[in-house]
Amino acid sequence: MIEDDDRIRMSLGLALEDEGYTVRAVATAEEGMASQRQEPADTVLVDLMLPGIDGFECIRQLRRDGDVPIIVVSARDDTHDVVAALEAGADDYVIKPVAVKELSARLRALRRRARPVAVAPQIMVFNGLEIRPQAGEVLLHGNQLSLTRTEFRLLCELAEHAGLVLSRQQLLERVWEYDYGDERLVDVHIGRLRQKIEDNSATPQRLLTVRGLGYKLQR
Amino acid sequence: MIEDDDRIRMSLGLALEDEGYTVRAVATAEEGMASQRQEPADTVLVDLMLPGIDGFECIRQLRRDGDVPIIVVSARDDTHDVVAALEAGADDYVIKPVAVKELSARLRALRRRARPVAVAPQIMVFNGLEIRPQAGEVLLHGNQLSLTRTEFRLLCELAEHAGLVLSRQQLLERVWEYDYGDERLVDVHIGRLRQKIEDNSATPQRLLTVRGLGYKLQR
DNA sequence: CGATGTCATGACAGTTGTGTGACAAACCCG
DNA sequence: CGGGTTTGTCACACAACTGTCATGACATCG
Repeated sequence: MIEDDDRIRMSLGLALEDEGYTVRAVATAEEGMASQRQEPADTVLVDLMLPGIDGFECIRQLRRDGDVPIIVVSARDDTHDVVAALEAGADDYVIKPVAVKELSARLRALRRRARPVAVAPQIMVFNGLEIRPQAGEVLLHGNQLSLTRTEFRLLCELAEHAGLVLSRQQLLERVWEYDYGDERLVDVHIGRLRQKIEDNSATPQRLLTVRGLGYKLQR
Repeated sequence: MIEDDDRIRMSLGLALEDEGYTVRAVATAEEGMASQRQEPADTVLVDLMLPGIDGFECIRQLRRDGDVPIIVVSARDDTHDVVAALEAGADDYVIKPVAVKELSARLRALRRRARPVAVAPQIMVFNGLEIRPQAGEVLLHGNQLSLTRTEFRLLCELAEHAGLVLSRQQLLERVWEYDYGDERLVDVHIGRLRQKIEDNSATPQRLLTVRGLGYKLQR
């Protein structure tokens, strides 16, 4: 939910949570778009009158980034606004003050229609190494490898940030979901992963150690 | 358009034609449903207060027959009606008198979302395994198999996402419609399904286990 | 050129994940 | 009702995986 009025944001958020929704609420379009990029929501509720980037522009940008369902929740009841918002890419438009039951019903109706998502990076390729997160497959020079779950998740994590160094701590958090723990554990699994994805040359070609910092997957 | 008031039907019909739509207008739910069965429209506009079968029932029946987008155009502005109509299967609800520009924009917004007509995969074939979801038939090397309902649904679910890993949780939700439950249940049914669709070789050829992630049907 | 910190790797024991057969409850269909 | 079928639960066996540790190699620096 992108809504700059604190009172409305709070009360509407709580009301929707009562209806069984999980709500993430922010006050500006900038925050909303960042949040959506970070961790996409199923549906976006957006006000039109926002400080900074306004609702219309926000809708256009959200629409450009993906096809998340968007409902405008606005106090403006002018037909021009409705038309403009829908043209910008919104899916529905309700006028404040809004009955939560109605909003909830419209959310359900919209989600019935929404495409069964289609997020997910399809395939990533790095110098002979092909990763298909969806299919749970990794191919090296076209041959399918059999990775363990941990190896697979570790590789995906590195691949998603290919070229960037990830610290052992970051990897522990993201792959193992440990907040603390022995960082050497990462080393062991990197080693095992290397045996499978490197071509037996003396020095690693793909999965590089950055001494003192962590590991990275070569682009 | 299903609308019993002659004046509104005429004027709204003409106005929409001005907007570029082709309109077929009838006065009763019975006519509307017959017309829709005869020659399906892209979108249905329906009033709630109709003689004979009322709007709610009309929506339910239209929805049962297919997933044509439905917009309610009603003079009733009570939240209960809105919720009831959306729950019955409507996609949007606008209140009379309606601005044609707004209705037109909502029509466009809805049609953006509408599924690109019946996907309905007729027949799927995977390495000697032929699945006909419509007919409820599965053939292995041309011989019809007798699957139980659960096995069939499980297979269809996997087939619809062939090549992609589905977690036990996803399968539980989609095949059993359990939100939680013992994931081992999936294993058992996968085992039973395998006995029927695999060619008795030691390792599965079609229905693969992806350790730690779930199962997938080999493309 | 040692001293020190960092990293790679093989071995191993405990844990986890998966396949399967047995069984009872639920269901279906005359 | 009553038979067969289907379904869900359970327990066990086995293989695969994980995390820990010890050892040694290697880089860096004073």
